[in-house]
Amino acid sequence: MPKVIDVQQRRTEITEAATRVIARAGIEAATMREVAAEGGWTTGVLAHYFTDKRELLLATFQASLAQRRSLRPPATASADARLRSSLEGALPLDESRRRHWLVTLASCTQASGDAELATAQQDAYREFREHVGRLGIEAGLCTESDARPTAERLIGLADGIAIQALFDPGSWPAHRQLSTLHVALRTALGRELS
Amino acid sequence: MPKVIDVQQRRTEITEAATRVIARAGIEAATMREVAAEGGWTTGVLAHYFTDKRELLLATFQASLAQRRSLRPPATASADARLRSSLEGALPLDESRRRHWLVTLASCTQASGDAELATAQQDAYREFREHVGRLGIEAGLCTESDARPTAERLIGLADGIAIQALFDPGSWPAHRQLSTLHVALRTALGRELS
Amino acid sequence: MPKVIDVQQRRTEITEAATRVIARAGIEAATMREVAAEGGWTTGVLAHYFTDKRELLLATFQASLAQRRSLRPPATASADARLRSSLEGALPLDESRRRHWLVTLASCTQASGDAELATAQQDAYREFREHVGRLGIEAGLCTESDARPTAERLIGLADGIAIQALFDPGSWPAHRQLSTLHVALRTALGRELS
Amino acid sequence: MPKVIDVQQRRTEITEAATRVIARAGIEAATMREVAAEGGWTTGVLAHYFTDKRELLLATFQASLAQRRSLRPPATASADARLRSSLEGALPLDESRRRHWLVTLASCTQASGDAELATAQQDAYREFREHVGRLGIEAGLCTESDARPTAERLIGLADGIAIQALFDPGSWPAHRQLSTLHVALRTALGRELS
DNA sequence: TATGAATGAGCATTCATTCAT
DNA sequence: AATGAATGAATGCTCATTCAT
Repeated sequence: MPKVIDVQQRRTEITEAATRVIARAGIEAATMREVAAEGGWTTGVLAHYFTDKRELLLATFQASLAQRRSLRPPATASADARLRSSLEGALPLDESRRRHWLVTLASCTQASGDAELATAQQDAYREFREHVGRLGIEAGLCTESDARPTAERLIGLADGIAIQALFDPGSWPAHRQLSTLHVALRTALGRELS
Repeated sequence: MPKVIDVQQRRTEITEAATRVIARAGIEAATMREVAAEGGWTTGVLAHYFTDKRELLLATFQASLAQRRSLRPPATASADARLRSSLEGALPLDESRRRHWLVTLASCTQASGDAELATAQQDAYREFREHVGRLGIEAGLCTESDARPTAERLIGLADGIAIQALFDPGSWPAHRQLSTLHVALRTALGRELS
Repeated sequence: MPKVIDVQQRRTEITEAATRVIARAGIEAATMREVAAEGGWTTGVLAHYFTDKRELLLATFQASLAQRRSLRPPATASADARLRSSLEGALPLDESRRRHWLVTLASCTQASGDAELATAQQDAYREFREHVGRLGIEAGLCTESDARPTAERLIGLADGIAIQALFDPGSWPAHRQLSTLHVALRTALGRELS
Repeated sequence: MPKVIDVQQRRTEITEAATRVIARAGIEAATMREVAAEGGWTTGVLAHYFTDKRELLLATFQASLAQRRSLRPPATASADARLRSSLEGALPLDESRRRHWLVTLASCTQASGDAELATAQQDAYREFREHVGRLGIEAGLCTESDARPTAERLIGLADGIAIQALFDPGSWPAHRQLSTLHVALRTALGRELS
């Protein structure tokens, strides 16, 4: 019997290597050779876990899109806390989140010519919008009927800061991103998010 | 007598062709061949106007960054009008602006590994921030001392909408982008931008 | 108690799978993967029965060369019948024989650069030539001294039809191959092969 | 203005290099790199003249198929002479003709899985058959109505010798091929081909 | 200025083969 | 005996770039 390998975990290791390469040197540098070297594998290994480069990149993009939804606080926290945490999670506060944001931006350009990727991206965005909308209702910020525009406004506040932080990292250390978000939220909501 | 060619105009035609290719099929598809074909030239032509591919891409990225500042109303308009116009100009309201946004996102990922591009990008962002700050002062929204956070807040409102519109174009026709921006501005500023 | 496997039978199954692949898609398609897939094995299985690809192909070529001699009637039949049967057996009358002919043609090109294969091929041909010569003597068509040119002439008649049938199968259904061979034999021998 | 190249001649040079490689080491050895090296070119050159490997191989196969018809005597010669010359041209009498025969055999196996090649091969065969049929009529060997079976018989005599010569070159120097063909023709036709 | 032939490195991918299990 | 993960050297092909014309 051959060695037993956790296929899903290995796939994750590979997409994380790809994420590091893309964030470090751009999409063009994300060759099969470079991704393999980043993880210390030979190129043949990648072929075991992804049928081709397109599938590897798609999985990498989806992993980065999913990242935004993965650092949520437990459902036992208050609605306010969970909402604030979700929005803060959308900021490039550390190297890991910055990397996933950069990959997400790369995927956005790529999606223009790739219908499957475009759909995956749109679905991820809409799911996040609905998640924020539900938290908005729980937090008493809106009702079912105006959940969507409220979610769009809140996501816009976070994304607007995120983009600026990505364009000019020197001007946007983590604490400025957070304090700017908090001010914007207070202004937009008329109250503090506890 | 040799043919007289407007070098700068030809360079612009080429970067526009590159912009169309990148927006249509992603950075990886932006090969010298493909850009030349997009404009109906042979690849050799590009060599006359750009020393290599890197210079061509850099010029293309800078052209897209500059686009954001290029559609401003005349200085004779009111400060309110000029401010609103600058922020609206940052939205992907039509195909051209959408293309330049996609190129800008691509350049953002690329900039991680290219110091020259990173500097160009950061400079373009800071210049835009200062421009918006000055308009904010003129419009009476802030003073010299809080011009920067005000500009950041205003730019964040526009960019936050722009990003969502790029991720899910189906949800964000031009009129929704504009009305969402106007609502956000009114809330943030406490008054209408006339 | 380990599983008992008839090694020779398994080797034959494998070369038959290789024969089907080569006849279906050409020598280039006859990869270890493809041959294994054709027989429903994993590639590792092939390694147990052939040390490498070259040995597998050599065995496949030899099996096809041997096929020509394998469908002979019992020694109890008349010399005429056995001779006719040997020559008819050299025609691509059915899918199996057509496959082995195609593999044989492939091996012929391959043999140019492979001395071992060239020798095996030449030996198979000479053995067949001697076999046909002996039958010619038995059938009273020649004597020991002119057995070789007689065998060459008879084999030439069959091979000349076979090649045309392989090049243009649509023009050469089995019954045309047989009737053409019979006419040619009658003309060449001056009598019917009963 | 760039260097002017005779495209058709260069294509021919390339297919001839491919022919030498295939005849020397088999179809599998006919890689783009090897063909380029055979002709002293870089691999990139091949890309200028053939869109891909398949097109190069198809052109090579067709060139070999055409070779059989290319060494005909002038129309001023007698019908007998032209017929004999056409049939002799189908024998692997020298290295060049031997190479083209080996390529033709390789193409035959390849044609099983390539409809376009199969058609080209069949067309070449049928054209040759009609050519030989017409010469047979001119030579008074047959009439319009039995031209085809006559041509098939004559081609079969030549191909039957050719195949044996390809399988066992040591037994078949040029003069034996020719004398065997002449004997077979005399027997089949009942007279000498002058 | 413009062409397109040529270069040769680099790409994604497939291959035969090895080997621990 | 059989598996399938891993290797690393091909493969076909595309690329940016150069250069004689």
